[in-house]
Amino acid sequence: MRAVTIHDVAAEAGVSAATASRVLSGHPATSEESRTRVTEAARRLGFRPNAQARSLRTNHTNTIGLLLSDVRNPFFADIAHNAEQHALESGIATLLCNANESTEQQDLYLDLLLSQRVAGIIVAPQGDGAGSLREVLTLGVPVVFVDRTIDGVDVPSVTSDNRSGITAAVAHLAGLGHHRIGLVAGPQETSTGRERLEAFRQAIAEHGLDDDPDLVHLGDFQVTSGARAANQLLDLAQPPTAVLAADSLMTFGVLEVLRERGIRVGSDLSVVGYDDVAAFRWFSPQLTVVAHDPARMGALAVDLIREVLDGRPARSVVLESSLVVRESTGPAPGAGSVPHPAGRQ
Amino acid sequence: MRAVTIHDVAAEAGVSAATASRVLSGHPATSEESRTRVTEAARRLGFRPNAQARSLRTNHTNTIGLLLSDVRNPFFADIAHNAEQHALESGIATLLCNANESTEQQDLYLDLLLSQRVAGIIVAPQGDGAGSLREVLTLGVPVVFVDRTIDGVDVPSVTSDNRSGITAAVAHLAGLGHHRIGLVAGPQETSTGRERLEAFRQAIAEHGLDDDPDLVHLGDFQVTSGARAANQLLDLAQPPTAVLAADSLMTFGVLEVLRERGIRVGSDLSVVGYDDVAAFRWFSPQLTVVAHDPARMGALAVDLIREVLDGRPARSVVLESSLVVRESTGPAPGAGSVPHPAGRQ
DNA sequence: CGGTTCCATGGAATCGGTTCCATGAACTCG
DNA sequence: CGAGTTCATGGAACCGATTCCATGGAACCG
Repeated sequence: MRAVTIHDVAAEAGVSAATASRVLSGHPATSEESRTRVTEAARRLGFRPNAQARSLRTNHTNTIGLLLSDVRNPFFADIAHNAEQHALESGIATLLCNANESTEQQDLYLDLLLSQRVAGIIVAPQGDGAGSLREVLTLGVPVVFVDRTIDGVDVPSVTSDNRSGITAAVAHLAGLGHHRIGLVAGPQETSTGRERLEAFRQAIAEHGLDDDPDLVHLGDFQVTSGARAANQLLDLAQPPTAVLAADSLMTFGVLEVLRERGIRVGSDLSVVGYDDVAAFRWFSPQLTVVAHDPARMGALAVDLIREVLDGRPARSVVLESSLVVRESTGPAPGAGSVPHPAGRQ
Repeated sequence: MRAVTIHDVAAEAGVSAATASRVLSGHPATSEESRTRVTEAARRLGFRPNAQARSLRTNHTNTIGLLLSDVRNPFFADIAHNAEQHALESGIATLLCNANESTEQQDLYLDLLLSQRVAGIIVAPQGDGAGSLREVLTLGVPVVFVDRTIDGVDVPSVTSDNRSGITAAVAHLAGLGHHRIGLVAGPQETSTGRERLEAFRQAIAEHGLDDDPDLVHLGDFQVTSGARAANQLLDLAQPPTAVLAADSLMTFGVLEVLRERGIRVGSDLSVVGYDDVAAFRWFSPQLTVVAHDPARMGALAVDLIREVLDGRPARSVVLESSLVVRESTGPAPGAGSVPHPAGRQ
């Protein structure tokens, strides 16, 4: 079963393949006559240009690679959906690649994307920029970092401001009288993990709160590490009165442990989650979270790729992140009367 | 910046392109000598075969299309992740396509996938099988349906048994003394929506429960339609004592309304959700759900595509679905003492 | 030692588009 | 009316891999 080629269309229209090609790709040097005949013939035969053949000749594809950690994480799912929809608007197809937080699999996928000669790669990078990633950059394939960056690697990126949200969260908790705040930090191999931890440490210092190293646990952005961290925090001789988690999955892990232990969120223990995942809004009590905007990140990443492809100067974007106060944060137990956080000063 | 071609490798190794190609694709007619020289040269130059050129010549690609409704739905995210990982194991790249429950966008994507000459298409189909879908099938591109099917379209598929879960759920609720069970049904344009509704009606009849038409609301598999349905059900003169929703997003919508209205899940109103989404387990009380296995569905869909590609006979798979009883279902209010559902019997 | 077989090899054709270049018809203008 | 210009057109080259086919050297056998 051979597919319809441009030669078939040309024959049907009674013109040469060259003319058929010109008509179908909108080249101006075509007569009204051939335009109608070719268009008609293409429609009749159901002609679909072979993307491989076209790419081979023109040396550019209508495909981009989207290399994320895991689409089962709602944060990345949001990025993926919006990137893909935005790409489709420009007729660009999206190759989905889940690296699963594994540098080996990231390299495997980068190789595959290079073989596919994708027009650009959007990646939430893993590791230190060694391996295939360095090679991709020297090859000149347009790359845009999304969510994360890598130190010393100069690539346009779309990230969230990882500091402001954490700073606001600590200020909010300090205002509620909390002195011992636990942090379930992200892996220090990622820029987001590092920046959020650093912002936390700085905010703790600024507010003069306990900076007990036992209050900080390094997780891996997965549910189980959040649960493990929560257990360790709660088992401390002096447990924290508030907990902050550095991504949505670890937040889920924390909440799971609190439920198992019968600890009431918001009153017994204040919790600040990360990412304004829809599921958090259905949680009871509704979660106070650090919110950012994965949907815009996905769309913007595609924009940046297209700008680089068009030869426009590369730019990076840092999106706002902010604290959304809901019901999971309350006054520190035993802290006495504290002014309402939303009250004056 | 020109990429390394097989001619560069051949020159570096001091052989012809033909020999280089044979070595690199494992053709037996090669000498030990050229094998080492070519392999070495390819490694030195960082040669990556151009997938376009290869596909053009061999007339088959290492790419499949994955055409789903929306990866932000955790059910589809699970399918997407597992399909993609399973495809990667065979060196197959996955094009992600979200149709957003729109037949037009599905057609748009099918056209794009045909242009890309994908080796196969995994699709959770929309609509009645008219439009591009019919054309794709006549063209002979391997297609596998996942999750949903289309009546009268004979295509291998991986689906869940939509009846058994619903049947078990109604039996469970009937055993708890519920007589008025509300259903938030899925759209009747989808096979899953139809089958789940039909199974519900049949189970209601078998158990002799109220089959008041007001107890069934048609939703669209989105959160807001679940919320709308819940409001309408609760506003009935005689509201149901239990509610069953036909997918996870509509389940979320129902839960949202119950929280707003201060209705306690499990005691005031029993709720059975659909899909064993992780978020349901972190919900309090833990949700009783109809569970099936999107992860296996994704992996199996890729297997079926590969079997068709290998010329093996097309087969379809129906996966089990089952009721997982947790805490969101309890005895019907005012139904008197009822034997515990897990008790002897 | 001559003829046959075996086998690695390179040249060239091929896949399906795009694009350079030469051609010839139509048209313009002095 | 002739020279110059414009413009649509088709032939052919090309992109980078694979593969058919012819070739020649080595091995083998009678």
